[in-house]
Amino acid sequence: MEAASARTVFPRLDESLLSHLPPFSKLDRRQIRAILEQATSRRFDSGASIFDEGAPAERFYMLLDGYVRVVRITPTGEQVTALHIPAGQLLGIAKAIGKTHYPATAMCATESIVLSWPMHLWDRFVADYDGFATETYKTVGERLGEINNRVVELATLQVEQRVANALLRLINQTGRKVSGGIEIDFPITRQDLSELTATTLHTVSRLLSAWEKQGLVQSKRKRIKVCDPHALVVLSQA
Amino acid sequence: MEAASARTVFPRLDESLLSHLPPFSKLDRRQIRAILEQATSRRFDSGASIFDEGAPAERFYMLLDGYVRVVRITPTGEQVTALHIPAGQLLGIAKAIGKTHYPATAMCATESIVLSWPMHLWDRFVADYDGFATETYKTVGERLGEINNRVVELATLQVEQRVANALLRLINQTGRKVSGGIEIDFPITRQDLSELTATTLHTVSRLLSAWEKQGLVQSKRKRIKVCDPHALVVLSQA
DNA sequence: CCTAGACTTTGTGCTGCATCAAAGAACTTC
DNA sequence: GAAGTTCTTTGATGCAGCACAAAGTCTAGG
Repeated sequence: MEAASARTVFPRLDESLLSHLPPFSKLDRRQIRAILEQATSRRFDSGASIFDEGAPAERFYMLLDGYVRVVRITPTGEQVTALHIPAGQLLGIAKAIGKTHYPATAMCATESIVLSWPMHLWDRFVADYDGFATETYKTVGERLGEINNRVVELATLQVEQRVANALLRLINQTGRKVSGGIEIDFPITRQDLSELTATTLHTVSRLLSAWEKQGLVQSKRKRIKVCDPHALVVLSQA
Repeated sequence: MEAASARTVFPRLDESLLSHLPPFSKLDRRQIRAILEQATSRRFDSGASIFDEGAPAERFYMLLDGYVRVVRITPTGEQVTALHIPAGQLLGIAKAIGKTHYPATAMCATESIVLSWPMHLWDRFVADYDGFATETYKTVGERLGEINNRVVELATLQVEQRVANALLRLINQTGRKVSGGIEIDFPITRQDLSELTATTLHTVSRLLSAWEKQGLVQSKRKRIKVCDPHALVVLSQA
């Protein structure tokens, strides 16, 4: 399957890669230089997993480019998407929540570029780098909040509203303005959407077809463009 | 409503209250003494809220005795139970996840006793007390895992299985051995169970009635006793 | 002891969504 | 450009679980 290219340490990673990202934004060039020198850079193909649920958490990662889905697999083999991680965030930070093993699988939704560091550097990062701990805990808090919202959503909303919500969240996180609407900036199938909303791909397909007829969305294979976000908001709340 | 008795600082809180609890277990008597001297002790009636979703997070709490439900309220007024917190755990630790406001409401499922500290002491606790940070982050991790499991459960299991699972989790966390089974050690209504499993109280009532006929459980008003946990495990997986 | 309020049970119909099934469309590979 | 794979659409069917309704039962408080 050749999921990922070989690990390479680029001759010179530019400091600007990290300097504007929250966990590192308070650091000076020298510190960022030191962090980059300890990092390993790696590319993953779309569909490849960066780490797997249950595996020992040996490294932590920064997603430089791409888009990652955090999924859990049930005993019966179904996948449930817990979270989406956009570029610029840390992932695989098991250590931050007192875990020695990854609690879920990180799958690339697109081709992705990550930096990574061995987990034993975690404590040093926390101790040495101002703002690193604070910002990562903020990230943990946001993810907790997001998952929490998903529980509330699953518990109280109908399928149609959940799918509408999911689309809205996706265009907020990764929407790209294009002519006639906002497009989700990575390939996403009906199957993916159904795993995100706890329904079947059939139902998602029906909903999207109906919305397309009404002019709310447009979609080709793996591509969805939202033309009328406001109408979706209305749907998501009715 | 007179939700809670007046705040009181007990003349002498015993060190043994805290010394065996994970966040404090590495500390010596002198340190625990100092912590206790800064604490406020307070009793809450069953049904009272310790803090409310959206309120500024001014204090953090340790649940000494009782049982707390963490709930979120939807725009339409429904309640969804996100988490159950047993005695011996911290709660309201918004600061640990970079929040300035409580992300949910903490309701007492029974009469409860808590200690609390002003949030500005949080950073001092983290800095001064060995193991405090590590243990609280472990708690955060466990809660994240628990909520995550709820997402997976809601997404993949049928109502019957979810209710069976919820009962099993409850007797694991707070079961009390009684003659002929294990009883849930606090008053819980069908409504509560339905909020925990994202269904209606009617459905829960029917399920419990059916299970009672088969001898799996016994229940009176607000009391549920599980007689045959193994049968529930089977149900929860089928 | 009586009353009011909170909790629980049970019945009946209905509907939202899953499931089963099958074919069509788009992209990939050789 | 032919064959294979992956993704999408659409129809038909059935049932789990919700909504609505009404009555029964327990508890606390006067």
